[in-house]
Amino acid sequence: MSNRLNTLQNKPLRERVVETLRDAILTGELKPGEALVETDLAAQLGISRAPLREALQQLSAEGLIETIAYHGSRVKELTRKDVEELYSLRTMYETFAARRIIQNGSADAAKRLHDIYEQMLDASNAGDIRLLNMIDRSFHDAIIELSDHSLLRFSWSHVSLRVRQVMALSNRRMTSMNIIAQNHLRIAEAIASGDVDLSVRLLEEHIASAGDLIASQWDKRSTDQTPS
Amino acid sequence: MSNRLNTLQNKPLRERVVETLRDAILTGELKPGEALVETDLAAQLGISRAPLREALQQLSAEGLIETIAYHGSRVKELTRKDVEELYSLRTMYETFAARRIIQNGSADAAKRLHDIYEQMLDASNAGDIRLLNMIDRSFHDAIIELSDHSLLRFSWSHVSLRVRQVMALSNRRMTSMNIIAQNHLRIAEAIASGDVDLSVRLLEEHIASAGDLIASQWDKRSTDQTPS
DNA sequence: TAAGTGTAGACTGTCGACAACGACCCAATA
DNA sequence: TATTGGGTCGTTGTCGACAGTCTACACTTA
Repeated sequence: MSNRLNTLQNKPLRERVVETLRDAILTGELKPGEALVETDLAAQLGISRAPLREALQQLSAEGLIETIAYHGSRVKELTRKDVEELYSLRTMYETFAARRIIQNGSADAAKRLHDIYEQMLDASNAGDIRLLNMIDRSFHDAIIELSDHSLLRFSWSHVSLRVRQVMALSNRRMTSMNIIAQNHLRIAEAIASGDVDLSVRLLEEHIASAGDLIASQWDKRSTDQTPS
Repeated sequence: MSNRLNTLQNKPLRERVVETLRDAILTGELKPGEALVETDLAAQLGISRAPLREALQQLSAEGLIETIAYHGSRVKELTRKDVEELYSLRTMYETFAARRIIQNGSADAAKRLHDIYEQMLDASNAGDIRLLNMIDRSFHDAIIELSDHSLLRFSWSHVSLRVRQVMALSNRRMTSMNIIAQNHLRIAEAIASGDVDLSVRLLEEHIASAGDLIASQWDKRSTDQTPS
């Protein structure tokens, strides 16, 4: 049988709740420090507390919220040190992945990264900053993916989520979109050429500079982006 | 008031269940592939399914069990590739931590590692292999701890748990206990001397060689260590 | 006033029962 | 013989109610 039909999935309530809340946190709709009261949330979502609690636990495991027994949950605070740690760990993950990609030496990997760069260029030319961000994410996801390391992928997912949160909360000033695209081209080419040291250096520069910029402005960012 | 009394903690049921099950998995009492049926487990522990389910979810987040919606949970299988991934990621974490320790350059760190080495030596001389293992764990935990990186600590805890599981399941042949202790001394000294490259190299050798040994024998290990 | 002691209220933790789901078997159908 | 449909059973998902815990604040007592 040809599978032209998408399997229509039947997700447990818990998972849909996770997605809803996660999205709210990642977009900054739910702000760091905000308390999540089970009774209220459950009522708001029109469900019972059981699946909600399970959802909260998962978010807690993902590091997005913080739960203290008998005291409830709240969206985790994001200090400047957290941001620095996040980007330093992220750098480590990506350089590690790049090393593995080069060691495994697949030509597909190089092509895949270059393809994403070209999408990036299109988005940049079209001036679509939202799309550019999405493609940027997929570029870095691809590096992890191509390293063929499932445990790394698992660990990455946590870091990656929180990076998204940081991006949503920081009122960053974008570098020129074309410069961003060019940076990724250089990284893709370095990996394609098999030059470990260069790849690592470019990644470190690329990620660390973004992280430093965000971290340096972290404490003086405006925190009232979504006036309720 | 003098606090001669230990604070008696009041853990939720869920957490005690997590500890019980985690322990069972880490010691190999619950074996990879084994199904965890909620109804049975809850009855066995004499509790309701709600806290048990929450415990299972946490174990799932820790990567110790695998849960498929509507199909239940089972202890995660540990393939040879998993072992290799585990040790490669572990190496990355520890070398990253060592770099940070050296950069931060605290003398306390050096002393702390050396102290642990001396405990190790005592255990080695006493021939207490179980104690030696515990101290070995604390040495590597200390490296992570001393790097002063809470996100790293968080990520480490997952990897560290699964490493323990691997150790429990592998019927490894111990290298001489004294050699192990000596390895750690060299690492501690390299970190103390501030030599990044040497520290990284020693750590990579130390961890990778242990990982390679276990991985190479993984498929032919005996799986009937705890005849029920 | 200050230290300690009882509330009351809001919240989280746990329970038992029921609903929903998926694997399996077996008969009916062509 | 191969496919369909329906039913059963073991299991997971969800619910509403109740028990347990913590905080805050009024209340004693000196």
